Amino acid sequence: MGVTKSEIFSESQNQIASVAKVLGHPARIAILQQIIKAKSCICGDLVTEIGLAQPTISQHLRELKNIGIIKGDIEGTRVCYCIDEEKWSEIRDLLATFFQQDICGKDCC
Amino acid sequence: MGVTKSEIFSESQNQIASVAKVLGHPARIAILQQIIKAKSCICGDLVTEIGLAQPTISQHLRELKNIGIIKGDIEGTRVCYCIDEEKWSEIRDLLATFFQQDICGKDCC
DNA sequence: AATTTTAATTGCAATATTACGATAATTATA
DNA sequence: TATAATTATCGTAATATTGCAATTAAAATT
Repeated sequence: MGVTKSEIFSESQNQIASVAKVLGHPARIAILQQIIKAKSCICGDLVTEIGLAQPTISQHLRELKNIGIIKGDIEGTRVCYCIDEEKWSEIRDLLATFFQQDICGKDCC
Repeated sequence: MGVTKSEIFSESQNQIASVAKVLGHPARIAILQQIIKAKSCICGDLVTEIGLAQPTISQHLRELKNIGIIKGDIEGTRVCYCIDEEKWSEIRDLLATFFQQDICGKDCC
């Protein structure tokens, strides 16, 4: 069917999954790294740096914006994208907490 | 097209993305949590607990096995799934390292 | 050996994702 | 105001993902 049955999972499970899903594409990882590396984070620069078409980059930027990990500031005809530090930390902690689960001795096989 | 242009990204970017992609579905998060919570990690139990059809669970288990985060031990007609502690830590560290990047002052917008 | 139990695989339908050309929208500049 | 520059949106093609019924595979039990 292609449609995820979100309703049978907990809010927390859906939240972790939806964040991970957005991180689950190399272009979006590359965009985040480029935004962090460069002080400038103009959409056009990302297009040049990453090597995907402008509409494709724009689409990935929108998905990153949807989970709030980046924000965009309109500067004339350009848009400056940057990390939302608060959300970045929130997502980092969300994943860290997931992985902090005690798995010792669960290696039963 | 639906096909990711992996060749234009670094190995590290592809690695992070492919791990995140597998974590990017609530059923797979639920499966991991259930395996950790229960000592028993029989496929059939996961079907009952999670409420998706057996082939669907089996498919998600295969994806989790593909990145090595779980392993399956055949016990007669049953299969006992469990966390691969080493790979679990490896993936935890991979994501933690990604999020450790210094973003201070990058909040330029 | 036949049956039962359990999980993997196959095949398929529905939907989602990825990528990009064309176009629209918006602001700056000539 | 017309043009240029930049980014978002629309439309579409190709591929991927999700989910399940039906079937197969393999081991245990009768």
